[in-house]
Amino acid sequence: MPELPEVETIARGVDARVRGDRIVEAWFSGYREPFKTGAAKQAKGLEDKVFLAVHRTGKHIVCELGVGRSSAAGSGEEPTAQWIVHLGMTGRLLVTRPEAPVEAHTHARLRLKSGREVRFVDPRRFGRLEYRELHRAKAFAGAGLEPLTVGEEEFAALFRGRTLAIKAALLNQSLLTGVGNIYADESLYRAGIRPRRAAGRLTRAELRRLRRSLVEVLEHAIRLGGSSVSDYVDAEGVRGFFQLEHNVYQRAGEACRRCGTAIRRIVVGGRSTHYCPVCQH
DNA sequence: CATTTCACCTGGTGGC
DNA sequence: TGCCACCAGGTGAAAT
Repeated sequence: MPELPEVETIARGVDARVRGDRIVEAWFSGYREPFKTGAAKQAKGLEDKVFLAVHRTGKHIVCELGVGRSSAAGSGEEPTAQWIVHLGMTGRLLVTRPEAPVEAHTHARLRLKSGREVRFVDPRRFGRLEYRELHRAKAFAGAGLEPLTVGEEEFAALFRGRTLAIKAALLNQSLLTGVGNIYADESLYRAGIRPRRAAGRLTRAELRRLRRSLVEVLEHAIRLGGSSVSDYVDAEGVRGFFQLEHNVYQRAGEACRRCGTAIRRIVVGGRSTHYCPVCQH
């Protein structure tokens, strides 16, 4: 489901609701070992930990956990563990009242001292949960570079010599982390670049435009709370509004907002791809 | 190695 | 109403 702006929105929402709160009890469905860390081990590790902070890395939500001994919980305490949540296509991380009805496909429930509950719901089960003890493992870091902070030079270097389509390159999480299908299409439209162009053949000017467009599109989407085409709901249960401003994504056959030409849908790297044949070259 | 394809899942939609 | 094909914001393993 969610790409960088949605994950950022969710992480901020969850952070605001759970920071300083203590996990009293953790429950996991046992549908398989869905998680990078086994359910029993994960539950055991999470219980009695305090949420120090929740933030985003790429498309991952990273919860920093500690023992909570500081007088003011969450103020400067060093995390001893991390709970890492990837939402896959349909995952949601909700903070609810405990009496809220438990939805189908709820795979994790963390009961908090405040009485609230954190729930992970994921019908398609593409999501992943991981628990890390920081004295045993390194802190989580995405494989690729963060699109919001990558420099012009580093950005250009990612694509040098590559023959694959620029759209496929944008989706490769080991190059850039956080870009998914919506924002790849939207940023290529904004930059005026066709999705099938070979990544290594883009000119310096095009690479400059692409990086700038990507940052602008992502930041604008974050301001609007992300996109909700079908089932994205943020931590507060409020839907994002960026989908109202999509220029090409899921607009096949509709008029380009700039030139009026019908938006085309093609498949690139196995993913549905949308572009304007006149505005993009 | 780089690149492409496909399996992993459930649910919604639209055609017949 | 039912059945079926196709689609979906992601990834990682297998094939090429």
